[in-house]
Amino acid sequence: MTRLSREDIVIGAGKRFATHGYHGTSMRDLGDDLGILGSSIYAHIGGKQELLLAVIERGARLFEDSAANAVSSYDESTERLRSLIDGHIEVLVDHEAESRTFLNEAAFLDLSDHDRVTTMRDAYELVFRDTIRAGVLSGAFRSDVDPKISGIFVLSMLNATQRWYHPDGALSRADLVQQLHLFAMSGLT
Amino acid sequence: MTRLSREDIVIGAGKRFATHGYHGTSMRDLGDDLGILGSSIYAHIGGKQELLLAVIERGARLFEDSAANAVSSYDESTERLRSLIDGHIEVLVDHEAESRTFLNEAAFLDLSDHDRVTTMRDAYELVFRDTIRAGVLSGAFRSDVDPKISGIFVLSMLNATQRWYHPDGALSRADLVQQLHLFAMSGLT
DNA sequence: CGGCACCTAACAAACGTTCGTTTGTTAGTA
DNA sequence: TACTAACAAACGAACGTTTGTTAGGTGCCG
Repeated sequence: MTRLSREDIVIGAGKRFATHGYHGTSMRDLGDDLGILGSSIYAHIGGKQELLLAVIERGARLFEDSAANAVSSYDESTERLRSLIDGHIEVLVDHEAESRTFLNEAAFLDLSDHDRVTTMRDAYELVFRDTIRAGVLSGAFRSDVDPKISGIFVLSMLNATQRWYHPDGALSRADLVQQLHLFAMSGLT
Repeated sequence: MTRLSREDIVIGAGKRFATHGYHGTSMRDLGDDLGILGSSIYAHIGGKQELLLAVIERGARLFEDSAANAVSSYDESTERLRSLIDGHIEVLVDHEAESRTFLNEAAFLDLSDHDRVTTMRDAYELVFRDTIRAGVLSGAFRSDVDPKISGIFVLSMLNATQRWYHPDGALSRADLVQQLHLFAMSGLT
């Protein structure tokens, strides 16, 4: 029964947006989840769009940080790719709401915000692509690999994880990462 | 200015649902696209939910038919997988609206319809899994491949295509299929 | 003539949002 | 420790609009 902060609101919104979608969520739904009235949310935030942006920017930053960590921690392409995969899954599993909203609801931002988020997403994908390109140049990966396409393929497998993987199931997170890395590597070497 | 049939309505709805989402589409939006009033749609269909179901069932049937065709046309695992990939991309590209709605909006069906569609989707994924399993048993694929997980990985790459591939771009559909098959095969052999 | 596509008009409910008020909490002062 | 002033969180009612849907009427085509 404690009082809520702006952060509490954004976290609650993320959960709703991730499961019911932006347009499938009303301010009153959100208020119900938080134990307050829908109108009370406006004490914390300017509007529904601002809320969506706040959630998605959180998600974007998580992926951004994960990539920066992989880049600063590993130089060798295979190791860096493994770290990228590991970090991506960590974000997906440990910050399910923000990452799912980032991946699935960004299209509902208004145009200028959508453009900004798309730029952040492109930068993230470029880290994968450049890692693969470096691996090709160093000889760690096959020379006929197309960094752009194979980068998309790897990220496709990673992002789809959100749609089927349940951390409490039989497959541990470490095993999932292992399988992903194995499959990706066999496509690259 | 010709008169519309029920099929025209369903096709129009598919396009809107695919781009704006089910909850992001109003009956009046849909009417605007079709050149009639939102209320006039009710001359063709019982309600919005029925419309969503009609679109998604179309999508489901397209994938179903594609899989049946691959199974009846090829016995050998590698060939059958190639046909499955080819058919999947064909559905995604030639029936963009229905397939995208099927992939992204099924969660907004009411429960019993959602269950039915999920069952159809599971059956489709099982064709991929069984194809891989058969390849493992026949020796066409590596013996340590997990059919379930690698099936999910392959389908992840295929489904994600919808999010980035544009048929009018530099990459031809045949080349895309080629790249997908290549990457999938190297993960399996 | 019958049937079907489409219209106009309207409905109740739900939507995002605003506003003035009440409440709980915090900080400063005596 | 008590009193007070200030602030921010939450309420509750109301707003104008949009929502999905219904009813009854009009005109075209077979």
